[in-house]
Amino acid sequence: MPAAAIPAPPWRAPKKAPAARQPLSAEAVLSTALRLVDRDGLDALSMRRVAQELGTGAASLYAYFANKDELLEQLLDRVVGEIPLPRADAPDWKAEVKRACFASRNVFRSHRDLVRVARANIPTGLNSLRYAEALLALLRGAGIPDRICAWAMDQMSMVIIADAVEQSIHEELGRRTEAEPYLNQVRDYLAALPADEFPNLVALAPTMIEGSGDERFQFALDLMIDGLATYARPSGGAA
Amino acid sequence: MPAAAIPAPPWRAPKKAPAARQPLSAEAVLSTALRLVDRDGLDALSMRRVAQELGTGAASLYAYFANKDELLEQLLDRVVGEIPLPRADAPDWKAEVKRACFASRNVFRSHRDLVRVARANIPTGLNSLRYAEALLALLRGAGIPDRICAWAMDQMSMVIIADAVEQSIHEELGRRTEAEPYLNQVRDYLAALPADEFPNLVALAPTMIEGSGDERFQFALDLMIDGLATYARPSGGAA
DNA sequence: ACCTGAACACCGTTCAAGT
DNA sequence: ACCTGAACACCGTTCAAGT
Repeated sequence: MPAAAIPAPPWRAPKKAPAARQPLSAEAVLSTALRLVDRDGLDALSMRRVAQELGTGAASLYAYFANKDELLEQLLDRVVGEIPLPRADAPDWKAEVKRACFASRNVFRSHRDLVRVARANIPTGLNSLRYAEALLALLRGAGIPDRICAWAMDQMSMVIIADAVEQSIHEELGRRTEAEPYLNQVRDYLAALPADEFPNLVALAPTMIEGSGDERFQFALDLMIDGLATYARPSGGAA
Repeated sequence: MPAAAIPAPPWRAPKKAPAARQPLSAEAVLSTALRLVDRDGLDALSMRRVAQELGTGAASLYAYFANKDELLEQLLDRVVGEIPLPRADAPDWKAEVKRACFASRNVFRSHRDLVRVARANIPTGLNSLRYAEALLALLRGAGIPDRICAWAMDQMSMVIIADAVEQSIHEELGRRTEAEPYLNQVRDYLAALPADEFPNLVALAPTMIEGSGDERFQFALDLMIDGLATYARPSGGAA
């Protein structure tokens, strides 16, 4: 039995601070950044803080990422990789599209407000490309014309991201103010408007905040997918 | 004729720099801020720069705005005020909704990437409220149920803002790189992907960037409004 | 009472000087 | 050749000290 296998006695253990646990790599940087976002939110993510967490200076990160934007882009792609890919051979394409949309939303929601970095479409990360490829396969398999497929994919990601962003902002807002639930405040504000100038807003104040987030998202998806279905092959199923 | 009315001889005129032309007010701050955004984009807007433009220090702005976010919120509301209100008594509600959506998009587009600040819905500025009121009057007039009206209004602003944000990002990107048009680069990138792993993306590379922004926006709106129409009073016109 | 210069606690990014 | 401390040029916000 080699002596090296014997554990060092604990009382003489940590010679140095346990800072540099990982030898620094793009992977290590991304993991650390994601952990920080999950813990403190996107606004708290700075190059300096990520570096500090890794036991080095901010300048060292620029060996792996050209700038902060590139780091964020790759961070988002990493998260996109957590979304299960839709199956092109699903028996019911509409149900599969809807499932994929909900899955995407759930993944984005599980990483605080990171989704806010998803702005310009047509992302170029590997995971994003794989996802786009799978979705296109599903839509084309349903007999939807190419041009409509491309537009629909854009539309869908727009709706998903917008919904996730809105939700995340409400949550971050609610996290800061521990007073009344945010939506109740909105309702009360609208209800208190002068009824002669804003009759419809006052009348709809309770309705405006009604319906869980899921219901609203469902509504948006149905509007879009049902519209999409008019372009699909009549059968309604994949080949 | 009082002596004070005689203009000072020009050769002894400007004692001080002509900086403080306006006596500083929320209005003056907003005008200046909007001018800066229109000229240099949202990222170039800082409290310090706005103050400098007004010939004072950044601290002075905090007499009129609690913080930068509040300034941005009011700035956006000011721009929303430029959108013509939809008319509730329009003969064809679908056409009127579509016109309103295009008008909103055009106004947002005319102020660089300011639209990026429009994130959480349910804004509370006066102009935003007036717009929401007018849109609700139009939708309810079409016989659409209250709950659907509320959701649809959210959906519409989501689509408009997302489209304007995407467009503005492409434009800001194109402003920085004077190389090939951005969309052409995207197409070439997609076309160059390995065809065995990404057959659909490669096949659709030309289609993906096809269709002007207007066509795509039109498509998104039609999808939504046609879906909305299934909830409306069958007549299709306002009362 | 009002205004604001200077300070505070941060940023992203660069680069010369070290190893 | 690689890494990084320190510097640069900014931020938003606060507040004491002036008028």
